[in-house]
Amino acid sequence: MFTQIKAYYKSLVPGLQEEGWNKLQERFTIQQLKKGELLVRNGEICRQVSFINKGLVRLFYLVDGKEISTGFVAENEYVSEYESFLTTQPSSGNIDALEDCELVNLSYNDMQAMYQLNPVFEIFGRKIAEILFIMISSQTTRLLTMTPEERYQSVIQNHPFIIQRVPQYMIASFIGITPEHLSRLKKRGYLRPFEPQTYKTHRR
Amino acid sequence: MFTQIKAYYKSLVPGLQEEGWNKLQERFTIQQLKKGELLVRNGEICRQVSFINKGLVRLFYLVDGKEISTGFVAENEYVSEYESFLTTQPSSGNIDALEDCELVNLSYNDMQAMYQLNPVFEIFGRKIAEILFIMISSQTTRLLTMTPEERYQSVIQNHPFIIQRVPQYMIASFIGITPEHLSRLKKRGYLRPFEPQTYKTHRR
DNA sequence: GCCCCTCATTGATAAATATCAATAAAATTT
DNA sequence: AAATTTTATTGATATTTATCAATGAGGGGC
Repeated sequence: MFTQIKAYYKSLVPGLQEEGWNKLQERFTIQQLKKGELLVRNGEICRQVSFINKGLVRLFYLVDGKEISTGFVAENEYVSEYESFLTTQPSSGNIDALEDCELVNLSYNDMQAMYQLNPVFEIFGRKIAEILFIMISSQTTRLLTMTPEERYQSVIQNHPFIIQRVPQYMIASFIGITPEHLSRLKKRGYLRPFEPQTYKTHRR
Repeated sequence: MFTQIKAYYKSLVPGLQEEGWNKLQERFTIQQLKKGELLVRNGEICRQVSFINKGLVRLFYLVDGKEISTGFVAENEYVSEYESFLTTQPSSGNIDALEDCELVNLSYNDMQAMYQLNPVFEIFGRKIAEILFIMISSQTTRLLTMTPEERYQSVIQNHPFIIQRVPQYMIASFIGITPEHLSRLKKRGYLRPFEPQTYKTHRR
């Protein structure tokens, strides 16, 4: 149940001791989220970070009644409406499940308690913030420095799982264009279509 | 010389002890940066974070020979090509000085050493990463959910110093449009021009 | 004062992108 | 398999934004 998240923590801090891990583990709670359900609703404070054991979620905003997707997170990553979580202010965005999910939640209060208990957990908080920073920062850079075509290519190269598992109209808003326009860009042929990798068994 | 940065650290971690502060302070180095000079050059690894005592810097990318500004940082904030700093990989962006600057630098190695010395410094690393995350994250949200007009208004409201101290053509690329277009948007009048605040002396 | 130099504006035009409406295709449910 | 829902494509058109070229305005140094 916690094997994936344990591996994740160990990869962040190889020196994590069993005792510390056990203390942490006690505070985890498992949450099942059905496809279509909301994990975070705009206006509410996001009070946990969620490690995704299984499934796929989406971060999005509601603007003029339209959904604008700003991120996708799948297995073995942390997701949160992190700004709301950090500031304990109401979230302006939403998170919903694009697939049935199993989440390992850690609440804000428990996280603070862990910081108090042992400063080694500060390392996790720092590393998670750093990882999230790098992700979001490259997203901003893409939006400012690339054309929509290039941004789509970049999604194909850097996050192929998105192409495979997320509807195209959500990807369109993620790269900052309309679904119709993305459809036409693909048709133009400047964008080679995504080809699922076929791995041949390696024999000798 | 370190009064501003000390206040900054204290605001992040009120419980910082004098002894810890002194250890940290020993590792700071002061750097003067003249207007126009580069703090970080694309292709080089960014090896420090810089607290700005005085002045104003800009983060930007070179794309097709054109500069695209992605951020502006002024006094009493930290600046770094943070992705490069964290990953010790060559930076794809640049940082230059828009005004003469005085910086308080802390190198990557010294920062790691401080983490080792006392885990309390992990808190700074975490908080700085969190602050940077919130900044960049709201920038991404703006780019995806707002029109250029709204983004400009948002800059006026949230970062008025940018309007006052940064050339308009740099702001244009920051909000994702051309200088000509920004000029026209302002002319259209949908955007009230920025009015510097006039504070009347308060008498009784 | 005048001269640079940088920056901002304006005009004409082209290109990119959005919108709206319809249809087609794909996936899911019954 | 049929029906229903969701998602993707296509066409016609409008809007937004970029590009290129020229002009204008302002500030700092001499």
